Amino acid sequence: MSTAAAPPAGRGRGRPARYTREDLLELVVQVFNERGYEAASMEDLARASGLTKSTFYHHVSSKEELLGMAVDRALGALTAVFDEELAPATARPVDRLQNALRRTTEVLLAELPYVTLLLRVRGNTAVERSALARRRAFDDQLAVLVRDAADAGEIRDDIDPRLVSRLLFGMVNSVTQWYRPESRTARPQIVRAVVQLALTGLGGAPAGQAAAH
Amino acid sequence: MSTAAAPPAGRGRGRPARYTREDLLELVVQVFNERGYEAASMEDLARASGLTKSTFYHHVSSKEELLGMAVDRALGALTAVFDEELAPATARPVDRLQNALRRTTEVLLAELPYVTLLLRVRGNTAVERSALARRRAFDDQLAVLVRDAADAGEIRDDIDPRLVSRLLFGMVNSVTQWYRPESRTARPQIVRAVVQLALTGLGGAPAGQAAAH
DNA sequence: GCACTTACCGACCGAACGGTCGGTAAATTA
DNA sequence: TAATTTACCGACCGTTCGGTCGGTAAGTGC
Repeated sequence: MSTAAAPPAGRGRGRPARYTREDLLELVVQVFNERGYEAASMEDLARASGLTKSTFYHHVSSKEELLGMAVDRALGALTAVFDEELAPATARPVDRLQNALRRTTEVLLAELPYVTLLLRVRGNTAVERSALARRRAFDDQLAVLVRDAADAGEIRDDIDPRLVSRLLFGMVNSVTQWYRPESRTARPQIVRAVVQLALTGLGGAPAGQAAAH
Repeated sequence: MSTAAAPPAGRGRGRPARYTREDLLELVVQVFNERGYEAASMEDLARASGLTKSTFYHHVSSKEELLGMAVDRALGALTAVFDEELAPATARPVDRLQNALRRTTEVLLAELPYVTLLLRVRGNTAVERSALARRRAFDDQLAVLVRDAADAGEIRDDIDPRLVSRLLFGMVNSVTQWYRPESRTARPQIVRAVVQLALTGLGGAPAGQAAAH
């Protein structure tokens, strides 16, 4: 998927481009995550692409556009989790919640740099505020899953569902802060750990039984 | 040069200061967290204090120094968790781990702005890299607690202890991303939720039983 | 060949950055 | 009162920022 020096896909007239926009975005997001969005200068981004700043501007229109493209990709991948079946209404709420935990973790790992950048957005510009709003809507959808499972008596009800949602998906999101693709920790192992810790915590599961207390 | 550098707390001569350094730091850290450290200009920080930029520089020496003071405070409060007894060696490892979860969450809430800033440090400067190193050492101490509990057979052993540590304390740290002091969610409620979710997950505890699987 | 399109670059711009400096006003001590 | 110390400020400095511009080289289609 992530080939560094891809052949320039030679259609079109004029001189062939060194990178596609997607390749460029991947390089750029990496620099954003290493240095931080604000701290990364357009000079840094251009140099990471092997271009001069002015040539770089020939391919992209602004720094903020790059941020927008990156967070759009992250948000698109995340919200797609809800567009999937996600076990529509047939499954028990607790199963839908478990699926959401698993799928969001998988998406986070698959789109790691983009999700990482999204989770660091502060809200200084219009693009960032829009991303924050979309992210909040996504979080709200997740919270509904938790509340449904609590209302159905399928998970513990002694903690505010909103609080449960924030903590569990906060745990999921925290993966961006340490996971590196070249790490030895395999992705399925991480996904399994997240789901198991979320369901049964440190104690582990005795069997498939969700106590309603 | 005649006197020995009038101590800041020591009521010197001259015009009385509007703020103590601690007050100033609190305001500054708030702006750092709102705008992001890199995006916050010294002009912003000064204005938040009701001072001009040049006057502001009369009280602090540099932007980086402010960051250093803030992360020092966060790291000091966090590492103090280990300097406390933390149920020294008398308690079972799982109890020490539970205490660490509870205490780190409490410290995070008590020193919220400083810990928030610490958790966002990237490593662009010497001060930031030093903070990252100290934070890593702290995380390593937490990981040891998890490993000890796993070795003692007091928590599940089907997940890599290091992974468990990252996920659980990632959950703790995620509180910085949504908690606001004026929120209606009381701090003890959050602390309890963190500990309970960590111990027993969504299923909840039937009784005092730490299954060894 | 030529026209056209595109990739590329050096030089540059105004604005904002972190930080400095010379000087003034106010409070304290003597 | 005078001396001293500190808080405070307007003006400024060198650098870097995001972004622009005019022009050139290299491919493609005719």
